[in-house]
Amino acid sequence: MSERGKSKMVLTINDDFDLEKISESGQCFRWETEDHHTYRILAGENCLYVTQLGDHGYELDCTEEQFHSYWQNYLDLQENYQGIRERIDAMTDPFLWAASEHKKGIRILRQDPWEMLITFIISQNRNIPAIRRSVELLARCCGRKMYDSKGKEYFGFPDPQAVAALSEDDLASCKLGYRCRYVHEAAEAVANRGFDLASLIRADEETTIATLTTLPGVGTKVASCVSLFGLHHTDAFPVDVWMKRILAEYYPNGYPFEKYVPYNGIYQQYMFTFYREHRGT
DNA sequence: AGGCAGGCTTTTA
DNA sequence: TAAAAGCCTGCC
Repeated sequence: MSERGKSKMVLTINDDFDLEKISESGQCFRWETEDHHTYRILAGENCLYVTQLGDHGYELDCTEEQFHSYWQNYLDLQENYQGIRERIDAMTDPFLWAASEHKKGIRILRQDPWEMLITFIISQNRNIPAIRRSVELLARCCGRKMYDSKGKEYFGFPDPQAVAALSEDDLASCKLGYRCRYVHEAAEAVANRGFDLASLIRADEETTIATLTTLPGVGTKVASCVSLFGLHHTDAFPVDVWMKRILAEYYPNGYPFEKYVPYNGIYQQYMFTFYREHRGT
């Protein structure tokens, strides 16, 4: 996928799939668009252009082989999101139902756990434009320079060794502020101390959060985001200031977590993005 | 023990 | 100037 190619393929997606909603859901920070019609997606060291052709048709600038070996999984196209939505009962849970109707099309991308760990450490106390900027600066600082199918350059997300090798000044230049130390320590742990992110893919949720929060700068919220977006634990349930408001406002007697196993994280995405669009900044 | 105030870099609105 | 998909430290 690194070489310049002119491969294109057309794909039909009949399940829930909305590029704009996914892009704006706050789980990915390296999607770019100018017209909400064509998106350039960066993931790890890979790049994909996706263009919406019609209601269900999409053009992708990759080969069938690349699609089946990487992008199909990244976009979580094997999962049936319509079926997951239909488990929500409009009568007993009108807020979640409304959220899922408005945000139909969101999917939980299968992103790289290392990339999510660094991205969500960076995310704390920052808004989305600032997160995007710092991630891009980090990639430019120590990621590999690549060229997409249009000949336009991009920088792959750096591996743990590359980040661990950065000086304090290099990290500071990425505008990470007090998070510099957290990013450095996480890179050291993964690159040089055997911190095994991949083993967490099959770990239970309690173990996952407990293990991730041993890293400095990783609290329950950031760990939950890594679990949901990087390890694809669809029951991980990140609770930030917005989710706290939702829980207080719509679920004063408690949230029915058990009822929604194993899709709590997916439902959280519907509620979070819905509430922010209608009530937030 | 567990809860809470204050500080932290920088950007954004 | 406050708020931003928070976390850590110190204090009670």
